[in-house]
Amino acid sequence: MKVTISDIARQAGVSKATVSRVLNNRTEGVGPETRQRIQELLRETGFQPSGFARGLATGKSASVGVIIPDIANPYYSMLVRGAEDTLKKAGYSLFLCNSDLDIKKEKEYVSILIEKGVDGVILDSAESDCDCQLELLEEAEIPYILIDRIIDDPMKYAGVYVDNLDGGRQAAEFLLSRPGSSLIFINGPAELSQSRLRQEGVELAIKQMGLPADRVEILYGDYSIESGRKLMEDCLRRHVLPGGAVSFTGVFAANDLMAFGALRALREAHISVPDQVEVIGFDDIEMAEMVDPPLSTVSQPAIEMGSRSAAMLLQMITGKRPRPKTVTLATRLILRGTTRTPG
Amino acid sequence: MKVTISDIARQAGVSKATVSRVLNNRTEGVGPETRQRIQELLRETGFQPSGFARGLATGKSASVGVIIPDIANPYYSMLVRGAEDTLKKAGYSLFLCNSDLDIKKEKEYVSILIEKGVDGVILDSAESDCDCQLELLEEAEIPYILIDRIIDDPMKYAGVYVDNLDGGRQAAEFLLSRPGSSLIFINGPAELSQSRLRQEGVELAIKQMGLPADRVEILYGDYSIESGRKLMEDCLRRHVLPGGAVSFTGVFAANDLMAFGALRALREAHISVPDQVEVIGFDDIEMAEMVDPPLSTVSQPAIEMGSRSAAMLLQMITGKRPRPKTVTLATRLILRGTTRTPG
DNA sequence: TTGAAAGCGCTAACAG
DNA sequence: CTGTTAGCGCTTTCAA
Repeated sequence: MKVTISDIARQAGVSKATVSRVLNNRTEGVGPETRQRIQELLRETGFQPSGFARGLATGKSASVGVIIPDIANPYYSMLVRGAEDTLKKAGYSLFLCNSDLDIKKEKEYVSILIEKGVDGVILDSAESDCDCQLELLEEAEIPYILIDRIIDDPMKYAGVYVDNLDGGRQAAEFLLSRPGSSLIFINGPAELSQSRLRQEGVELAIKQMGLPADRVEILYGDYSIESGRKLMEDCLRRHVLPGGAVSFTGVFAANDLMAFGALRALREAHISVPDQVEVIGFDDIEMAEMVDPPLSTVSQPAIEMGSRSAAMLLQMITGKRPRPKTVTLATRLILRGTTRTPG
Repeated sequence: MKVTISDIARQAGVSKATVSRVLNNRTEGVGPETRQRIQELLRETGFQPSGFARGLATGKSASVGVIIPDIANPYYSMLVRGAEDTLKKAGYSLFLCNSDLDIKKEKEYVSILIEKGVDGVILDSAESDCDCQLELLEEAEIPYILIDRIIDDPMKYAGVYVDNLDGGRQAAEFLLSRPGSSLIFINGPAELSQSRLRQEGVELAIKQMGLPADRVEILYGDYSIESGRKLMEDCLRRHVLPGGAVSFTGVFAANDLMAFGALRALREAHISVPDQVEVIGFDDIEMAEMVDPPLSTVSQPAIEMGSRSAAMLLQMITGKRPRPKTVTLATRLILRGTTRTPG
């Protein structure tokens, strides 16, 4: 913040305009030796252009905002990592915002990001009646990508999605394929379209298999380890029969963290996994593979979601804003130690 | 980015200066009814001030940079979360930078952050011969906080530290207190002062207990789950005796992730934890408690480190830059299922 | 190939 | 209590 473009200009005996040209690598408009001289000066003086000034003049900031529920959740960490890597490659920086799934915080962050002059935002959004955050973005004409959150008209928004419905279906189908099986589904927050879709998947499996609807009990958690544990503890209170037997055979949790919590509760109740109860999570975070028994889960390509959304956003920022596009990535059931071998 | 302070001024029939005054909540210098009128206008028009313009005029950005090795590591996620929360409360935003412990990337990021005009940076730094990132920061006169990285003169830098030496000592002492015990220490990267200190702690324990130095074998990993696993697999190749017995009794890993990896290797080799081998990690990430058996570990208050460093940084930014201060937070050995009961 | 000059939107003296 | 006037550091026509 010390040496400015004017200093360089003066020392080089040229105008600011010329310095600006070499600063921005404009091929035309600067003689080779002039360029050389200026470049040396820039180097020697350790010149750092002011982002403020540049931003004010160009209206661009080379930065984007990423709003997620909570960076402490490994799934989002990976997503953010994916985004950051591809943004960095393109010369963009990343503002990190944790919304805690709170629409108010989210709106606040959008406001702040607009003030900061971000060129775009990636939004793994809370959902609610008001889409006021989006309105702010629209008004400011800032491109944004929605992650895995459907808001009415899917063609109107750009976004990257994961096939939640099919993920839910796969898990439920596996768990319910056992004779005499019944399922506890620990879903995420009921307001999320994500949750709705996974639930639809579960219901689809039931229908396809011709099973009665009461073969599955649905609970709603908040994606934290604690909530998975609590919910499962309650559940066990209701479902453990006098002889120590359990009246359900499978647990499907809407994320791995809640699955871990459920496993913990199961373990403490001395219920054997996968012999008495099979468990499937969702996300496939790194830890899923490391616990004992390793967690079977529906994998969701977090890093790729981050990098894809960043790439799409960059395209919207630099390109002519092609029509909003939507990408849906596949989910895949990964069988590990918390499920028995199929069949 | 549409309606500006001039628009407001014109519509309110006042000067930009006046609008600026109410914008910044200056108590003096604006009549109550003028203020009222302007505030309404601001509301109605949905006015968003330009951070660029403000930054250019004031030299402040209300944003700070946070450079960490990798947000995908839960320890850093928590640290960042702690920092973000306290920064947000103070009205600051956060640029997230992943260095991968690469000094070159780190320096690059520092440069970028300076261009962005950050008011300060929190640096969980790679270490190397060159402290060139710090020089850049000094030159730009941007306050910064070092996290758990000692660079020669501790009084010269502001930082928050964790008592690594004592953490290492506690873990080693526990593991070596068993009769006939010997220890594998999976340390972090050898270049980090963090690693050196933990190693010193281990060595201190040995000395204090009057044990021969060869009771501990030291390996160096990179903090990833994979490296913990690989290292332990190699180790087992060397240390599993013909009868299936193992020639070491304890494993101390410099972070929980590597401990998980080691546990995995141990499990696959059918070595019982904690009966044959006891394991202690470092960090106490949330997952430590959830695995089976729950991981004994040296806890390190990640969230608090983040919030403390943010708070200190804010003080340096707003205050008169009091003499650089150093805070060292305690580590604590938490005994869970991967160790046997003491004694 | 270069330079002059006007601005980007806001703040901050200094006057009135 | 309010307005005037300069900038902050850079980009960008438009001329030369």
